[in-house]
Amino acid sequence: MNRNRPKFKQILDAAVVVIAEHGYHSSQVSKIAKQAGVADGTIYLYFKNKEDILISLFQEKMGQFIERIQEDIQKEETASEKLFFLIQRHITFLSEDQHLAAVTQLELRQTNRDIRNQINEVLKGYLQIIDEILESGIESGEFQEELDARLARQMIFGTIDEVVTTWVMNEYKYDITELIPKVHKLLLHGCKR
Amino acid sequence: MNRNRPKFKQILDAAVVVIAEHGYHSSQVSKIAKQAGVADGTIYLYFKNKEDILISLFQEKMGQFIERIQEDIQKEETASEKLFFLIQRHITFLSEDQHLAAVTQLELRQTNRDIRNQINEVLKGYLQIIDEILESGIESGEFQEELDARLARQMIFGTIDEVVTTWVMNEYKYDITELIPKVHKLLLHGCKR
Amino acid sequence: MNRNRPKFKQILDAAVVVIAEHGYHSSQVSKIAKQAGVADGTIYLYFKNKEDILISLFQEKMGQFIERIQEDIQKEETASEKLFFLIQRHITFLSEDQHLAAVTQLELRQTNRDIRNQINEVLKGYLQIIDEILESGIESGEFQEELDARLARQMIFGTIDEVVTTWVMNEYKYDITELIPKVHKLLLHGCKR
Amino acid sequence: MNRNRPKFKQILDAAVVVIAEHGYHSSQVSKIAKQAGVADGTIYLYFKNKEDILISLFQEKMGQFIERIQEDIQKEETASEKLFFLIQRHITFLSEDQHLAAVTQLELRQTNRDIRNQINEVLKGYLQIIDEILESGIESGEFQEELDARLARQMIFGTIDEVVTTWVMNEYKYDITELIPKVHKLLLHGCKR
DNA sequence: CATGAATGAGTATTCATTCAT
DNA sequence: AATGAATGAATACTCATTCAT
Repeated sequence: MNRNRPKFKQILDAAVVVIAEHGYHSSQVSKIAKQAGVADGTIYLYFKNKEDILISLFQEKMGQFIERIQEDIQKEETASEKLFFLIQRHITFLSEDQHLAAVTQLELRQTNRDIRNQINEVLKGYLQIIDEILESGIESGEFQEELDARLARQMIFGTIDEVVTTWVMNEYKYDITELIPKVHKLLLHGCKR
Repeated sequence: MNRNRPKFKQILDAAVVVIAEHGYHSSQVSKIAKQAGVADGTIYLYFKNKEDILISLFQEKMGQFIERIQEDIQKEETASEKLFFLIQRHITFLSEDQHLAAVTQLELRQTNRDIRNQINEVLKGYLQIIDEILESGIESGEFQEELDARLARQMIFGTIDEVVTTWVMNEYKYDITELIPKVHKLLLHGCKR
Repeated sequence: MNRNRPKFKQILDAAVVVIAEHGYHSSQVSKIAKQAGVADGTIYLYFKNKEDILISLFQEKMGQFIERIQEDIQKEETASEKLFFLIQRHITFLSEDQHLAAVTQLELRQTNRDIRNQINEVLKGYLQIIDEILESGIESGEFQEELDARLARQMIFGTIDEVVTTWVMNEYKYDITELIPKVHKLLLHGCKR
Repeated sequence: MNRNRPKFKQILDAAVVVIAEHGYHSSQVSKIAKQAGVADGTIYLYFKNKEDILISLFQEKMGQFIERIQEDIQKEETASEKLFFLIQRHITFLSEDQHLAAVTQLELRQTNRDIRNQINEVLKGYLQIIDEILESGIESGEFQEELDARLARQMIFGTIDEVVTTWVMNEYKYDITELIPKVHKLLLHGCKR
């Protein structure tokens, strides 16, 4: 089950395409295998079961995305800039891969609680970044002192998530990256003094 | 398929309990029928198919909830008060029926796009209420003139939804109604001048 | 279960129409009831079960047809005339009611062995008429002395049945009554000296 | 869906046995699978659905039977001999496999029109053979010049079919092969000058 | 006699997973 | 490592029949 062998990524990429195209419930293992160019049984050399494909998919795609943000966000100075950076990266990342966006915003949610719990584990890293932005903002005086960090975090994540989901459900018919400064302004206004 | 006969509501109530308890994918029609105290076949005298139970469930429970808000919110004067009223009703409504909360926040989303689209139709009424609050606030000068109504709406809905979902995923272990004033303050701050 | 009450015939007529139109397997009791203008439950005041509708249908429609032939055929003198009379009546009767023809030739055969056995009981009367024609023909010297009555009977019935079935399967697109003299000539030729 | 793999024939043979024994409507897929010694799901690797089993059954069993007749009948010289050959082969073939006879004469007819139409496609080859016999007989002067080929074909097929069906419905209680010369004589008499 | 709401037994089909090759 | 044929559990839905009114 080595994650570094080429077929591991090959299967995950196939899964994104198939699920985005046919929806989660019509994405049989055999369909993913065919798209990946491997035999059905080969899937099980790399993944414990079908759910594991989904979880690995999220871990792999979002995990590295989160890691890179964590590194790069250090370079931003003010909390406002950090918030802008987060929103920009998040929206830009998904705008560049509409298949992945459809999978994360719509299809991945059609799963049972177990999978969603594991997905939330991955998301924790992302939520921590938000928390760090909020802390730094409160500390520096940019944000309201009495800001409830947990609520503010839910507002930030909930808003960005809703913005992306709406874009996907509207079938990408407008340029979501144009919304980045507006979302930033809106959320910043909600946090700052 | 008369929605006024007692068994219609009886089956919907049973569906809420069963789905909340076992999750959507483990909620067989026969399980719902048993919980409702009717025969399996009786379900199909009131619902076209299993999906129709879910859609009707949302239409019935959320539909009347939205209608009542639409009426009562007129009594509130300022946009700030209207916003508070909306948040309070939304959170209170779901805090009073944890089964229903689990269904709307988690289980109902484990469905295919067709169902989601029908659910979104019901939600449109709710989003309109938010839009009206925003308009009245902008008009009265309470809110920023340059506020992007669509984005602000997504922020408000996205935040409340995320707050409730987080509460459900944490298994109701804190009193969510205590968050009402905080959520109000946060969102108001994001909108006002 | 009185066969003389008007609803008895009303239901049978409805059954012929519904079965001819939708085929046997799509002819639910409720559909027949609706066509007959009675409640589903009313069917069971006149018929033991669904199979009984079919059997009664055949008994009623074919039974009286056979009886009338039995009476009228006496008037014919020679075996050849009798045979002509039989063929003419059989083909004319079904050509006048295409719905009934579709039911007897196609739909009624899509049933299980029990029903077919009961149908065969009704047919025995018909086969007896054939036997009587054959006997009189052999006796009078019109037909071959060594004719195997059972086989000849199967030939006569099998041929007429096949002729009518072919006509129904070709959707009545030619005038079957024109075939009467030809069929008579063919079968007569097979039997006579 | 390869018709040459051994399980294909294995399943068809099992289907003949099960359907002959229990009747078409009591022959569940699982029953056929069990008889064939395969899992239920395996059926669907070889057949599109349950109906496809029936259609394939007829195509396979009757198709090759018809093909062989087509080849061998060339060796017969006179139309009378060809007719004898056809009757002999037809009756002998079904007399040797009573299960198959029950299926073709009784059970296969308990199906809907779609299946019947597909079965008729297979039968067309058989009817062509009859037509060729009739043509050669008319040409050689053995048969009546004015013979209506379509009617004569219906007589020949209808008679043989009725003879076999009667034998099956009488539960094989007499030796049907003894009827071969009699049927031949009867039908020949009907056709010849 | 007549109704029609309620019943509940019965079954074809899918598809994740395995394992002999 | 890779294959893909074989497995078999699991379930929504229909419709003939009943029976309280």
